[in-house]
This record gives sequence, C-alpha cells and structure tokens, in this order.
Amino acid sequence: MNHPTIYDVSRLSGVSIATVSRTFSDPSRVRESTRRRVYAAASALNYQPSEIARAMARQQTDKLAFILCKKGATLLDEFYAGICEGVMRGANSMEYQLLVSTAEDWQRTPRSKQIEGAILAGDAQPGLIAELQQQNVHVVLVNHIAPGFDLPCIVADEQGGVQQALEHLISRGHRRIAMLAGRFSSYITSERYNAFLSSAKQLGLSLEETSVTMCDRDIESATQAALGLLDRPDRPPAVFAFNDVLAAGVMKAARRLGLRLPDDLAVVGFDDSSICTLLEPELTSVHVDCRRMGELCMERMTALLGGETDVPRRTVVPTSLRTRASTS
Amino acid sequence: MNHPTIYDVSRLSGVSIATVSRTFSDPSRVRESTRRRVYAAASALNYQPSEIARAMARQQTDKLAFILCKKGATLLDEFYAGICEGVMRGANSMEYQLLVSTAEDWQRTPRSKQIEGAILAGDAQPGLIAELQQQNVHVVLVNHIAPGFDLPCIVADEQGGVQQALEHLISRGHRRIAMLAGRFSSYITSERYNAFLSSAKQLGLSLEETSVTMCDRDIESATQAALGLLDRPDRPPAVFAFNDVLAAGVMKAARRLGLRLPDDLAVVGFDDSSICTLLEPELTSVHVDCRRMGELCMERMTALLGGETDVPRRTVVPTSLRTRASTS
DNA sequence: GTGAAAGCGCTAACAA
DNA sequence: TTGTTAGCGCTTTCAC
Repeated sequence: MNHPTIYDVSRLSGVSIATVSRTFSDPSRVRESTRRRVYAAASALNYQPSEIARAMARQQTDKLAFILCKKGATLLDEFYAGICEGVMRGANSMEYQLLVSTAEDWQRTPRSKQIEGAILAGDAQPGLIAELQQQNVHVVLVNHIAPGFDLPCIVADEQGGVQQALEHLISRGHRRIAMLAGRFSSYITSERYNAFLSSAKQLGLSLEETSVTMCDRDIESATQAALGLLDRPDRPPAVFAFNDVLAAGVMKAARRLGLRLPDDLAVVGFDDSSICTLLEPELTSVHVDCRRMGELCMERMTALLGGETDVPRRTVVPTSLRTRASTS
Repeated sequence: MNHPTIYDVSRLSGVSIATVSRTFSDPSRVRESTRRRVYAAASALNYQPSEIARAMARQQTDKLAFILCKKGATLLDEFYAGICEGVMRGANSMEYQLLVSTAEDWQRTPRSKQIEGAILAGDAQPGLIAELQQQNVHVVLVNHIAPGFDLPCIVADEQGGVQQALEHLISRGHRRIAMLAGRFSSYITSERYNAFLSSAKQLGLSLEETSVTMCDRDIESATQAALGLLDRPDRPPAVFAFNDVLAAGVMKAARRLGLRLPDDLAVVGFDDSSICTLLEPELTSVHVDCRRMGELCMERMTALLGGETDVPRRTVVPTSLRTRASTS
C-alpha cells in the first residue's frame, strides 16, 4: 500500500503541491508547460490522487447509497435489480460512488457511512428515513411513498397500467375479470389493488363481474389459488395477475386443467419481466421501465445535491401494455 | 453538513480527543465511568465518527468493490445477482462497504477508488486485473479463471453438474442427447461445453449419439435453433441446454411442434434459476449455489486482507441436479 | 500562474 | 487509564 503522494509528484516535477493539486482538479488553471511536467511526473510515479484525502479536505465524499428496503428482498428480484441498474448507471456517469445494501444490513452497521445521499427502494421504514435525514443525507424514494415525509419519490403509473390491461381484456370481449393479488410492499399492493377496483368500475364493470383472489408471493401459492379460481363451472374467462410470477401460476393452473390460452382463458401479468417471453404462450404484461425509474432517482438526487429547492415531489413513470399471445 | 466532531465530544465530556477516539474504537480501553460520559456527550451531540477522517488516519478504507465483468451484463442476470447478493451479505457482516459497478463503468472513471479489494465476476479482462494489482488492490475472481494470474478464484463444478444431468437422462433410457449451447463468458462456455463432450464420452455415449447446436443467448435464437433441432424425423429424445433460458427456448419449440414433455422429449437446463418452477412442466436443472459462491469470494478476500499467504487458488463449488417434471 | 500554510477529523505512538 | 502530539494527503485561501 505504498502509494505515491502529491508530495512525490511535487518533488519530481519541481512545482508546489498546490500546483499539482490544481493540475488534477482544474487543469485550466495551470500553464500548459507546467501541466505537462506534472502529468509526466505523475505517470512516472504512477500517481493517482487519494480519494480519501480529497474527501477529507473538501468535506464531501461523492458517495451515494442504494438501499433495498423490501423486506426479505434481494437483487434477485428483477424489478429492483432493474432500478438498481438505472441508479448505478446514473451514479457512475456522474462520478459518484455507489454503495449497495439492504435496509437490514444497513442498519446493522451503525457507523456513519458518510454518504451524501440515499436512494431507498421499496417499503422504506420511517425510522430509516428519519435517521438519514438527521444525518443530513438527501433521500429519494422509489416504488414507495412515505406519508409524513416531504421527499422526492419515483413511482410507476400503476393506475394507467392496470387500466390499459383491463381495456385490452374488455376489447377482447371479456367482462368477467378476476384479479389474482399478492401481498407486496405496502405502497404497491394497495395502489395496484385499488387501481384494479377503480378502473374496473370506471370501465363499466359491475362488482359481480370483478373478483379478487389473494395469495402469497410465491409460484406455489399462486398456482394453488389459481386452481381454486379456475376449477369451477363459473370460472372467469380472464385473469389479471398482480405480477408476472403470479401470472405464471395462473398459466400453470390453466395448463393442468386443460384450458387453452387465450381461447379458454386470457391472462395478463404486470412488470413485463424477462419471463414473459420465456413462457409459452408468451405473456401479455404491463411494462414498467424500471431502469428509467432508477435513472430518474439519480436526476432527483442530483438536483437535491445541487441545492435545488423546487425538486419534483412525485414523479410518475408511464407504463404500457405489451400485448402477447396469452391474450390474443 | 455541520457534523459534530471529536473535539465537540471531547469538550462536552471533559476528556481528551484520544479518549473519545478510544471509546469508539475499543471501549474496553477506557474506564467504565469515562466511557459513559463520552457516550452521553456523543449522543447529546448526535455525534458519529467520520468514516473519512478515520480512513485518512488509518490509511485504510474498509472498502471493497464488486465488479461485473460480463460484457453487456447487468444485475438483471439472476446468476450474477445471486453472487452479488452473497458478496453483499459477507461484506456487510464484516463491516466492509461494498461498491458495485460494471467493468465498463469502472474503467470510465479513472480516479482511484481507494478500495482494498475487488471481486471480479465473469470474464475479467487481463488489463483490469493488472491495473488493480498495480494499485495494490486484492483481487478475487468468480465464475472465471484468468490464465497467467495467480489469484483465488471461485467457480462452480461444471463438470460434475453436466455429468449428473447426463447420468440422469441416461437413467431415463435416453442415449441420443443433444446439447443446445450458447456463447457466454469464455471460461464458462468452454468449461461447460467440454464437460458435455467429456462426460458423454465417459458415460459411454458415442459421437453419433451426441450433437451440439449453437445459438445466441436470447430466447428467440434458442427457440429457432431448437425448432431446427427438433423438427425432423431423427430428433433427439433428450436435450441438455446450456442454461435455463435456452432450455425455455427448447420447451417453447417443443410445444409448438406438439411434443409432450417428458414423454416425447426430455429437457434439462443449467443454473436452476427461478424460472424453472414457473415453467410448465417444471424444468429439471443443475443447481448452482451462486450465493454461496459470493460468500466464498468474501472468505477468500478476508484471508487476502488478513495477509494470509496460503489462500486457496481455486475453489470449486458443488452443483447438483434438481429433478423436475421436464425429464420425469 | 504559482507557492506557503492552515486546516479537514481522526488514529496511534509516546508520555504521564 | 488518560492526555499530547504528530501525522494521514489533499484543498483552498491568501500572497506574491
């Protein structure tokens, strides 16, 4: 770990450390010839300015954190991985370093991480938010809204997505539409669920025509629930699933019951994850641009870090239906 | 950003800054009563030691990086997300901060990241490795081996996994087994491909009985390739796919051709990703414990950081076949 | 355009 | 057990 320091470069190039510093932080402020001498010395010594010393002197770290708050969540969840991806791209292109962690892990290590901003994905607990704010850390929320906090948040257009899905099913001649719902992050769950009810109503479907079946988040539970829903004479001709995994459960159930898609049953998912095209027939799903959501997080964060005061509080990212063979 | 410093705590509690420092870094070295006074003052001021100043003084950062090297890769790849997950867990539990980046993004920002170690996932370029080593950064490889470098690396037991898959298919009465292969990381591609050929030979299959069809990594390409492979009189009764996505392609093709699994066709995948149980019938696949691979990365890294000299160079993580309906 | 010098907040000898 | 003090490597006034 015997890195060369600014002093070494100073000595070798014959200029002061201040000039070396300037050469690296704002080259335009040193004369061309000096600059070259400094660069030459630096590369000869294989010198790179120490990020730590820099942070120490400037009193800022250029460090951000992405914290996954969905409980039991992991990057394995394609949706959150997509958001993280977007955040990563944004952070890296702005020369910010990105710490990645889960809420659990984050709170296990009490020491101050010295970050300038945190992007909380999913169900962020008020305690975490408060703690971060108290440490003067800028906070942006994604796929969640936190009542009582005045923060920028990025969410998908649940309402619009659900509505497109229902309109599509109705246009295919279906009126009795069932929803297979699961318990996810509190925000998402209620938002999507309510969107289903309100859209159905708005589109003229009666309460008798719409039904909601609940299940857990896993495929097994979804399949069982779907079997219960479909294995009866008055089975609904169309199912809107909370997400693609649950939709896959519906498809498995349909297959076991000998139902053919899309003729005997139409199925729509949500998220438009990679599994949609792996399934046969391919699954119609509401596309959510999660990478874009991540990028937007970084845009808001940048504004916050720049001291802007009129940062949008709530940004809704458009969703759109991807029509595939499971419905037509 | 007006954080209280160690001086504030020192003043308020009436002890020297050294004592405050000790109280936080090694509480056992200060008298109980003093310790309490310090804690009281600290929490009154809402003080938290500055990670940066600490790094500056100790000349170490407790910072590690996870760098995704597969070209065009993202965390969306479930396999790498799993590894990352394992690394994250390990890092956090050791109080290390984890920077996450892709090789591309990493090299775009030339400034020294001041990390103590880097875990490179996938196809790490020699240039990157050399660069890191030159900066005295400890390097661990995962899902890759780098000829010419003497580094700890963690890989899955490709050979064993492939062999189990073939044995399973043979036990089901199949002898003509086709492989659908794709181009992935150089290491993985050749390893798995060679394992197929050598295992087949070892298990007594003739060259006529084994065939390899190549395709791209996407589902579309896999489906087309599989259609070509299956839509002919002498179609193989069993297909071993390079990974689960390609296996899904085989299943789609089979379905379109009216073939029934597992009777008309047996299909085995690789990775045992979450899609295996979403498909119908469920997909038999070689399970790879990617989280464990990530954890092992951290174990090797820890050893390296601790100055250990006899760190294992090559660790092979066991794989095992998960038998499901697509083959039986 | 360049240099001198005063920090930034903490750790780690060394002393007491 | 506690205090004093000299750095850690850089940025940033303020002079020149």
